[in-house]
Amino acid sequence: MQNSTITPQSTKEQHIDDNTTNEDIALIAKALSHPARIQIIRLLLSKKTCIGSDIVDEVGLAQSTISEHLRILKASGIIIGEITRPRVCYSVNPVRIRPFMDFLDLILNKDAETSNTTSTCWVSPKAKQ
Amino acid sequence: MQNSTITPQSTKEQHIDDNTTNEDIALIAKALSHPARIQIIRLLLSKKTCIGSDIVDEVGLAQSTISEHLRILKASGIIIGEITRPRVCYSVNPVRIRPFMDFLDLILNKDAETSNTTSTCWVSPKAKQ
DNA sequence: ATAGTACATCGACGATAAACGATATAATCC
DNA sequence: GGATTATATCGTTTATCGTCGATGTACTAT
Repeated sequence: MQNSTITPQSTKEQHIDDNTTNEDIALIAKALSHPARIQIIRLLLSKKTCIGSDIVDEVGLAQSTISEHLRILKASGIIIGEITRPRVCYSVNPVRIRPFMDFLDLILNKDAETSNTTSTCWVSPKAKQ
Repeated sequence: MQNSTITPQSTKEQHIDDNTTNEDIALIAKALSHPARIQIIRLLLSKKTCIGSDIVDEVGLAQSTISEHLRILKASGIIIGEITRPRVCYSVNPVRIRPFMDFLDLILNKDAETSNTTSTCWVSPKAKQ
């Protein structure tokens, strides 16, 4: 079932679709918040796909620890594990990154938008008095 | 004050340099890994800048908790706090987001690159035998 | 000088995360 | 069947995170 873009602010193509919740963004960020997991992603990108035991050798942590990192990445949807017993071939799934990228784009675009306005500090009426 | 910021577009086919460490990426991600902090960033983006007490009212957590979240965001460089005693005006600093974006771009670009190749699973010579 | 405002810091606590070794599962090879 | 390989899960320990109330600091206004 597709929603049909009847959002109140209808056509404003600069405004990136902003319906991703704070929790969704934070969950993706949390999956990316460990150096070993970044290393794993970079490894997968460099080889396109890779089995777990090679990741263990490359990263140098215990097999159970790597398995846990892979589980976290898999749970977030950032990577996919294709089972070909007894191996699992992992690869990066860029789809889940998109909404996160869109959020970061908001930050960078806001920068350009702000550069020609005086950036005065907004203060609520309540706090001003 | 026309600052010469690089326009966010047109970074499609240029080769992104990859010298950011896994730790750097993970630290930025960690700063973004909590819903309250995403909410704070969105709030700052919507108002361009904002004082802390208004953030407390908006988010609905204790003042000390918000202060801690602001400290984490400030420590990561994602936001800047301009002190005008007794207030602090917070605003988003997009500069620190850039290397993080570049990393995510690697993921998305790799996707396009992979789409016309057979994504076979890479297996180390050692594991193959 | 006193009171009020805005923010930071401290200490405590429960919850979650990270790491490991040991063990379990499931397929393959001999 | 028994050994090997690849991965997942369990249990435990240690570290970090998130939250709060209480308190401290620094400026402003009366």
